[in-house]
Amino acid sequence: MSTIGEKLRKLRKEKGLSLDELAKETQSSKSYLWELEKGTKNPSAEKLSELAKYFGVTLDYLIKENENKTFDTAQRIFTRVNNLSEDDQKKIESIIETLFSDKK
Amino acid sequence: MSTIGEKLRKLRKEKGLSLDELAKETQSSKSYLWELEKGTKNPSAEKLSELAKYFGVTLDYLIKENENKTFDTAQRIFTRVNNLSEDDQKKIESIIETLFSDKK
DNA sequence: AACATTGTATCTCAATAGCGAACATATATC
DNA sequence: GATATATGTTCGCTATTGAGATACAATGTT
Repeated sequence: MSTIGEKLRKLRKEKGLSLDELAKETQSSKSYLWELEKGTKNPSAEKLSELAKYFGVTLDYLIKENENKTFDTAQRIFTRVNNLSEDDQKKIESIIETLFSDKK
Repeated sequence: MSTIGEKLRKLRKEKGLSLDELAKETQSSKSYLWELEKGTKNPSAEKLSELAKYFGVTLDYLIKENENKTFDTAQRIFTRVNNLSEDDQKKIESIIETLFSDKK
């Protein structure tokens, strides 16, 4: 049970960043980031996307208010794969099938 | 090469809905949905999330303005990987990093 | 104790998100 | 083919986003 703000704060703390530092990294302002963490603002998909990208998490993970799923390996892979070309994605898919065809 | 707006329109058409109907389903107004499809507005994460949820797609899929990748591959990979052991997942992750470390 | 860094809080302000309602066009029904 | 009716398009309005400035409280550093 964690909000967007709580997740953002957690992610920021994990990286050991101050609000100022994160602001510079994500083209946001410190005051705005603080308000996001406090939960008093309703971010645009674009702004939230910049943060998600910077932290290496999915937008869907950030936006889900209820489940406090830890960001696991599968999700990191998803984010990573999702940034690759369709061709590269298909390569990965076939590698996975080759390697783990027995586990299904 | 499709924008958020193009994706939204495609999804709506696939469901055979009018702007009015979709507006009711997703707590938006039809004029606003129209503007989203036209690409002249910058939706909040919340509004876009309602649409993604209704259409059964991920927010990340909608927000990526990139190439014409269907996203299906990444989704399939995620589902597949998610069913593997943590150890296997980590193996895949490191394979991906090794293969595609040059790609951003 | 003085200083630097960070977090908390509030205010101003331009830009625009999101809505309602009017207007336009397509499609159906007679 | 005239006229309803559903659907699409445009526009003005208000509330809110998000940046920037500023102030002050904690907290640490020297």
